[in-house]
Amino acid sequence: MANSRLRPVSKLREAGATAPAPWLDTIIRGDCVSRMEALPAGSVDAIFADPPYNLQLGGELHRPDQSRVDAVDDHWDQFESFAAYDAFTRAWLLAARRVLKPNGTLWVIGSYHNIFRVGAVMQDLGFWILNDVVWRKANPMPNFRGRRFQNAHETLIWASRDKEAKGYTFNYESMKAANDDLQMRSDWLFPICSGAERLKDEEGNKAHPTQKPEALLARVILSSTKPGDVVLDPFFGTGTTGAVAKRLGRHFVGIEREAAYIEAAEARIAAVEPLAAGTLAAAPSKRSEPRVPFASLVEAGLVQPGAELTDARGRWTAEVRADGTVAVGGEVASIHRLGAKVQGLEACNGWTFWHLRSGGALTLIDELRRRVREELARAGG
Amino acid sequence: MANSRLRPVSKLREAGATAPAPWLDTIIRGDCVSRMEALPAGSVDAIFADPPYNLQLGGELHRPDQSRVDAVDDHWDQFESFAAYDAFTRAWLLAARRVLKPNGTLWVIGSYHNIFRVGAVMQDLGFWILNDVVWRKANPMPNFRGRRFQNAHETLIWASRDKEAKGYTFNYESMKAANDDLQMRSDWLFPICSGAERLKDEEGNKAHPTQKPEALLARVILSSTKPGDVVLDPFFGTGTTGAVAKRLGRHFVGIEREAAYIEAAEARIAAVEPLAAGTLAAAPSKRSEPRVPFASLVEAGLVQPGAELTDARGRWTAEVRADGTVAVGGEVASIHRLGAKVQGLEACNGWTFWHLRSGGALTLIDELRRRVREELARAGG
DNA sequence: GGAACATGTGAATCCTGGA
DNA sequence: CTCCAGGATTCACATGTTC
Repeated sequence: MANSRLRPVSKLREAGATAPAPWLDTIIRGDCVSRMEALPAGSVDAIFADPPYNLQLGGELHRPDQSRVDAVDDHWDQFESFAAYDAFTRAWLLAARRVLKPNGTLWVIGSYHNIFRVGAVMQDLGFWILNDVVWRKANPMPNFRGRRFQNAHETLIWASRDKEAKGYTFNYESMKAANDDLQMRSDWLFPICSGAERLKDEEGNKAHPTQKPEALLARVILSSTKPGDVVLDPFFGTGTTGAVAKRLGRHFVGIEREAAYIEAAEARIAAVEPLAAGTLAAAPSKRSEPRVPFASLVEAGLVQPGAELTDARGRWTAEVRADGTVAVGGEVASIHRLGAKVQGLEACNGWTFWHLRSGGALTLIDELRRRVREELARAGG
Repeated sequence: MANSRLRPVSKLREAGATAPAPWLDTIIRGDCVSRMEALPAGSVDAIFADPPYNLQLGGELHRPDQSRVDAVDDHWDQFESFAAYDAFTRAWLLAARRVLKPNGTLWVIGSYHNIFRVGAVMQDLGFWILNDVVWRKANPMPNFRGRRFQNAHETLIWASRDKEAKGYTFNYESMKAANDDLQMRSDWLFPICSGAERLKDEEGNKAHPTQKPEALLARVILSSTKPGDVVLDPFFGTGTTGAVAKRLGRHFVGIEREAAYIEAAEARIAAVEPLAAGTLAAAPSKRSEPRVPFASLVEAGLVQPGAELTDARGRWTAEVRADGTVAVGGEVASIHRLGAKVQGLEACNGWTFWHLRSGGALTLIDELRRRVREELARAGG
């Protein structure tokens, strides 16, 4: 069955964990609102949503009750359709918010036809925008009439569930390391999905009108999820989110109404080979390294009580005490507080400020901390 | 008086036309809603609006060197709630719509804090969005805490008064000519306003916290207005819109509440020399080689996660990871850091150090980057 | 005089774990 | 929950100072 065929990353779960939910790594057929409502609350780590862009393009739009909104173009009905689109947006965003973990994040992609309405509703519902991100298309369709600028980008909104949610995943170091050691910006350049990547039906026509490039999804998933996380896509289409999630060692859940899209997505995802687990973990960050109190350096004998610490230029000197505090004049405090104090600053990272004089050379105490951490890693694994 | 001093382009009006309105090329002091309501309906060709962004900043923010970021905490950017901001937005957009000519267009600039709400209200009021345009900042402020993507762009919305308005001005040919004979795209690259262009007060502090670059306004005005047109700015600030409009042979009308901003704007605009009528062509757009993250090579499939990179002599080998970092032994870092590490150097250009082994041959990854750039080159700077 | 170095700054919704 | 404190975090320019 599709379920077992499409569950490639379940082996990533820890031994002894409970059985994975049956909906993991599957495509659920139906309306995304009711289907999300049927999932457990707080059960997914991230959501990527590519909702219908709007009715003005003649695309289909359904109200939450599944009735179809008629295409309209006069003024009153235009308001009607905006209101209907807002109601639809509100309904799926509410359901998405419920199924998201407290520290989960939501991505939505759209164009100027719909993204402003989506963003406003997101804010109204309590989502907290972290970034808006621009997908700059390397090869956008030209504007044929010459009456506007070439529409060369789409907009993504990245948001946490609440303003207060500070524990969301952002793989800052991965993004920075991959970008020539510069912070990843909010404007991303990718080609549109074409060529061999673009799914075709039997007649050679594109299987889905708005298939997104896998590179875009890869950036999204690599930046804001961890291996083994669950990524939900309520507008699954032909399954780009699922294919990329599987390749990157994440679980996926897809919701889609159209049987033809589901069929194409299942075949596509089944053909995806997950990457080896070793190539997947996010780049290490200092934040995730174990805490080492300065006292540990004293206890380990790397720094003797009574030793002198100085800053790089030797402008200030502090004396190390047996309990891991340091002293300047009568002042006794932590390496951080005292570093701030002598410089007249609010804060200071003592690890990267103070040096130990040994012989003629200065050794940054952060280097000594690194050695302690190496010892700890050898001992504890 | 300021009125006559600031009316430099009145000579552009056709011979035999009635006397120019007294508010042309002046700055009107007061609240923009009531002041726009006092202007004749259908009297301006274009509106550029840079409304308060409603930033909702929390506490203070410090750079890694502990210096304090000078935040926009002005009273005019404070709103009670999203509802209050929406009411404000609705009020000024309604007044703007009334004063706009039937074929006039409106530009609004904002960030993710406010632009979604503004765009939704614009659609609700009947404005018809022609494009959203992204101002990519060449030198944006970094994200200092490493918790989000660098916020490197702002968004502009360009809209006609009605869906039915087909006669709006869009200088397609001059935009195309300014862009190496390619259609002007919806993503524009400009530096932020700094250096000599940035207005300072007597003490040398910035005169306005959010002064926009003249190059941005020039692109806006050159693309969507004709010489002699009237450009209204309801949030005039220190008058960038007025200065650029005057220089480009357009009339302006500014509305501003703060006397200090008006004073600075009047002096600034008085010093502007209008360009000769024949020279009002669009400035060429800047182009530069796009930065290609190493991750893009992985995302593009040119380098597979798990692939091995070696230096030219095959002395060291590194494994490519899915997020665009590379690993040697337990060490995970960027191509540059790891290249430096294995050689025992301070720094290393990973692009010209690492090679991909494919078959028996070695390919420098810089060559792969060149291929990606060729693909992306059509995108422009 | 010019190169090298030091300092300042920009629309910013910018930390986290333990007691 | 709050409070407290450890300690992690920046890019492109412009301007000023030193050698």
